[in-house]
Order: sequence, then structure tokens, then C-alpha cells
Amino acid sequence: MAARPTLQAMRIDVPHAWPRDEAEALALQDRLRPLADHHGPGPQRPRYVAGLDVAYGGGHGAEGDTVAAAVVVLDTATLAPVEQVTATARAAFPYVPGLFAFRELPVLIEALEKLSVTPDLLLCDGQGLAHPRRFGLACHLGVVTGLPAAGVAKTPFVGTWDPAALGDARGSSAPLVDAGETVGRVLRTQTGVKPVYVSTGHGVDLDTACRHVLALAPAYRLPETTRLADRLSRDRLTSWGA
DNA sequence: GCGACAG
DNA sequence: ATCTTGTCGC
Repeated sequence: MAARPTLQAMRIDVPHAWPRDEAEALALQDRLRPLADHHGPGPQRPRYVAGLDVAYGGGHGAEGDTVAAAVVVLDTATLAPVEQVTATARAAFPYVPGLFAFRELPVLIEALEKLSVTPDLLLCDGQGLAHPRRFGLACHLGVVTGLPAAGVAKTPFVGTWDPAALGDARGSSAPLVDAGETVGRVLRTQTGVKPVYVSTGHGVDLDTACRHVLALAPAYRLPETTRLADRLSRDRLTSWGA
């Protein structure tokens, strides 16, 4: 009964069944989209921030590609990891731009359920609001867990910005606009380095999300959360049979 | 119709 | 995402 304490702590609404095809996936996004809160304000002084990432293995199979998810929780005071968990599985959904969450969410949730610490904020690889239907991975993850979540993507998906408005210094940013709507922010985390694309997922506003992303990226382009999660997910994949 | 397309 | 050598630079 008490085998999943974290599950209750995070109020994860584990899907009884994941979509099996694109039509079902699109319908689910439309149904969940209204549940995402993009106003926050969200945690102003979070103690624990979790970074999530998924690595892919070559081995195919009738059940799908091998995937390894990793969640690394950092203490914002020291930027040192306080807990890290992993989970491996077979991706049951193919990679379809716009339906990316259905490929990574199952295994990410499996990993999150192993966490004993409840993160104050979730930072994932990919988009949140900056999505064609305004419901990227970060939104889905936030709604499902009930935790504040934001997306930090390495490349843009939807939206454009004014290059002239984006400074070259660390901390500079420009609004990411799509169809006349601000869906995120192009943020320079390191002077003279390519920017990252931040968008809200759930329970946190854009300003707050960007503030935390910048604080978590003191030395490299990507925040420490995603850097550590990326490394851990790859290690897990290797030690599992790639 | 054509190309582009988070990871 | 992943497949992959060397190379330029701090």
C-alpha cells in the first residue's frame, strides 16, 4: 500500500493507458491543455530543482527503442545533487514532432516515482508552451505531476524572435513569439554562447522560470540540472546493454 | 503542394 | 536522439 510514497506526495496522475496512436495522443493533449497554469508565480526560492532527460539506445525491438530516463535533484544552495534516480524501458511511441511527450513521459514518470524527495521545480529537456498546440513535454509533465515545471530546449521548435533584441551577454533575452503570442523566451545563459529556449510548463511564470534557469547555469550553456541528468541517463543506458 | 520539425 | 575524427582555442 505504501510502496509508492512519492507517487502520492507528487500526486502523479498515472495514466491507465497511454495513447496508442497519433489521434489519441492529439486528443489527450487537447484535453489536458486547459489544466496547465502558465501564470504561476511558482517557487521563488526553490530548495530542490530536478533535471530530467532521456537517452536512447540503438537496439530496436518489436516493443520499441531502448530508453533510459534520469532525474537528478539539485540543492539550489550548493548546486550539488541530493538524489538521482533512473528507469529504463522501451519507447512505445515513435518520435513525432509535437507528440514528443508520449515518447519520453512514460519512462520519466517511472523514474520520478522512485524519488524520495519532492522537487520544488521540474526542468526538462524540450519545450513547454512553445509548442504548436501549446502543450509541450514540460506542460504535460507539470500537469501529470502537479509540480511546477518548465522546459529548457537546445533548439527552437515554434516561434521567432528579434535577433537585434537579444544581447550577447549572459542574462540577455528576447521574447519567443509564435502566431502573435509570446510562448517563451530566448535566453543567453553564457556570454557569446548560443542561447537556450525557455518556456513555461505548469505552475510557474516565464520570468521565474528564466531566473532559475540562469541561476542553475553558472558556467555552461545548459543548466546543471539537465547536464547531470543527461550524463546519468547515458550512463544508465550503457550499463544496461546498448 | 513543399519543406520543416523539441529529443 | 544517435552515428563519429580531428581540430581550433582557452
